[in-house]
Amino acid sequence: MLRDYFLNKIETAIEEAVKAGKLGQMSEYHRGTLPVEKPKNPDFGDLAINVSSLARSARIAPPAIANAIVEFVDKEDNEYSVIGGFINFKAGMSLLAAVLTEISQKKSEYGKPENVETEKIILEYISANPTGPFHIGHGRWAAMGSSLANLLKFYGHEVYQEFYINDAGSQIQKLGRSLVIRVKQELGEDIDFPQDEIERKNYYPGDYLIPVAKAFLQSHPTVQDVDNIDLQVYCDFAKEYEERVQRELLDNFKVKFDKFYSELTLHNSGKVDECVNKLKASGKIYEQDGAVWFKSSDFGDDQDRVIKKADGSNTYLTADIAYHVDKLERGFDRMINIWGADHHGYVARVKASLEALGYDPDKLEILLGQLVNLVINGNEVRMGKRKNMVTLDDLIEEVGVDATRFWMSMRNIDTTLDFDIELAKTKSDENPVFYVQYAHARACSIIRNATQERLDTQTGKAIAPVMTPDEFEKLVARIDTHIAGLAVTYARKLVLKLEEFKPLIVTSAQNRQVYTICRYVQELAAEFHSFYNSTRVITDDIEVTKSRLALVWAFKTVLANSLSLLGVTAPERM
RNA sequence: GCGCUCGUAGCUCAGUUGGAUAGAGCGUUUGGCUACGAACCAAAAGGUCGGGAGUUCGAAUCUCUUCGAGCGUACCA
Repeated sequence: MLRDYFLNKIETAIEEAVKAGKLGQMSEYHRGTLPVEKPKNPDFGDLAINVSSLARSARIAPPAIANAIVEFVDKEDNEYSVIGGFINFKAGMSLLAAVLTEISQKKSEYGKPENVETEKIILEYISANPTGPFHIGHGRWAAMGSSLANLLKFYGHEVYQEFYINDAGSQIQKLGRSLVIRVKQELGEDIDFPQDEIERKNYYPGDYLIPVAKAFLQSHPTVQDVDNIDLQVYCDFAKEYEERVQRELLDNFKVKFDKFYSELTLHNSGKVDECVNKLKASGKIYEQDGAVWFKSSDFGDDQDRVIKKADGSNTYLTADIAYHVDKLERGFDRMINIWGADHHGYVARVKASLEALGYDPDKLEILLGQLVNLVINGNEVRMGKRKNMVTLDDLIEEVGVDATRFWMSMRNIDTTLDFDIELAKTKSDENPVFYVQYAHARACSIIRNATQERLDTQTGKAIAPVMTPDEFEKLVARIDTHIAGLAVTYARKLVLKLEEFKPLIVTSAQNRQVYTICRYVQELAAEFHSFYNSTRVITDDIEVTKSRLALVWAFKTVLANSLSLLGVTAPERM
C-alpha cells in the first residue's frame, strides 16, 4: 500500500537520523507511532506525516525535525517536501504504475487484504416474524447485512449468513386466527376483524392474507366447515406461505442466506430447556411470583429478566439465549447481529446470559441500526404506523433493486435513514446510484470506441478502431509498460483514488461499515468524470492512448468490484 | 425518571487515534459540448460544529452540564 510504503520510508529515515544523532536528544524511535494522513490541501502532496509529536523527545522544533528526517529518506522518483511539522509526499510514476499493475494482475481480487487475521463469523440479520411481508425497515438490514457479508468475505473472513425465523410463540396463533377470518370471507361469510382496538390487536388485518386465503382454499378444496379444521393447520399454512414470500423477495434483492434457522426447531430439540437447566446450575436463577428469573443484573443488565413464565412457557429471551449458545457450539469465533435500535434493551441481557453460562460475551457483536423514515413528496412517513406501512416489495418495484440497495446502505448505521422515494427514482445527478453507474457505462463506452469500429457523428463515415480487442487484452496484461499519458494531474488523482480502495477495505471491514463503500464509489466516479472532462483518452499519440485506456480499464474494474460488494450492478450501457 | 443512539452549510450527510484553512452531494448563482456518453465538468456563495464550562501546546472529536430529537424501559415476539 502507498501509505505503508511512505510510512516505512519515513520510519527508516528516522531510525537512521537518530543513529546519526541528527534528531536532537532523541535516542530511539518506536515504529507505529506516526499517523499517515491525507493533506488538507492537495497541492501539498498525496500523503503527509506530521512529526510534531517527536518534538517532545527530540527537543527541537518540528520543522527542523522534519527537515532532518527528509535528509535520510531514500527518495527514488518520489517527491518529499516539508511544511511546518509536516512531511508531504508525492508519489512518482513508478509507484503509480505499480498500482495499475496490481489491478491488472489481481482484477476482481484487487484490494483483498493480505496477512490479516481472519475469523469464522456468523452474521445474523433481518430475522423477522413469518407473519407478513417485509417492511422497508427490514430492507435496511437486508441491504446492509448482505453487503457487510460480502465485505467481510472479501476481507478474508469465513462468513455464514443466517436468518432466525421467529416462528414460535403467540404471533403465529394470531396469524392463523387471521387467516381463518380471511378464509371465511372468501367463502362468502359476512365476517370481519374486530373493530375494537384492543381486540383487533389479536389479529393481522392486512390485505396480504387475502391471497393466502385463496391459496388455502385451492389446496383444501373440500372445506365445508372452516372451524372444524384445527387452528394449527391455518397457522402452518400461513406461516409457510409467508416464509416463501419472504424468501422470494430476498432472492430478488440479492440477499443470500446460508441458513434459515427456525426458532421452533430450537424449542422442539430441547435446546431451550437445556439452556434453562444450565442457567439454573449456574446459580443465577431464582423464583418469584411463580416465574423463574435470571439474575442478569449481576452482569450489568438494568434489572433481572424472566426466563420461564408463571404458565410454564419460556420467554422469547430464553430461546434467544439458547440460539446464541447454539451458534457458539457450532464453532463460530464471532457472532455479529444486526438489530433494530428498538431492540437495544436486549443487548445487555443476551450478553449477560452468555457470561453466566461461561461464554465470552465479547464474541457477540451487536450492530444497532436506527430506523428508516420514508420520505414521499418531502413528507416523512413514519414507520411503525401499520396503516401506512409500505412493504419492501413495493419499494423495490418502485425504485429498483440497485437504487434500493444503495440507498439503504449509504448511511452510517447509527443515523436514522431518510429514504426519499422520489430522489431514489430519479435518473439524474440528484441520485448517486445513477451517477456512479453512469461513470461505469461511460468507461465501457470509451473502451468500446477504442476497440470497435464506430461511426463519425458528423460525416457518418466509419472510424477504424485504435486496436483490436485482442490487442486491448495484451495491453491490460502489460499495463506497467504503458505510463506515457499518466503524468497529468487528473490521471494521477484517479490512480491514487484507485489505490485508496485497499485501505478502505481494511478499515470498513474492521469497523463493520458498508456506507464507506457507498461514499468511495461516489468519490471514485467523480474522480473519473473529472479525468474524462480534462483529459482525452483516445488521442493521436498511441502510447498516451494506451496508457489512458489502461487507466480507464483499471477504473472500471475497481468500480465494478466495489459495486458488487454492495450488490449493485455495473452496467456497460444505460 | 432511567438507559441507548444522535444534534456539523438551506437540505441529506462525512469527518480515521485529539492535529494544516471543518469536507462532500443536493439545492442556489455563473461558466463549459463542431472529437472518446452534458445522466458530465469547472467555479462561486453558504458554518458561533445545538448552548455553556473544563482538560490540552491544540477539541467537531475527550470530561461535566444544559437544551432538543428518535428509540427503549413486558411473565409480547
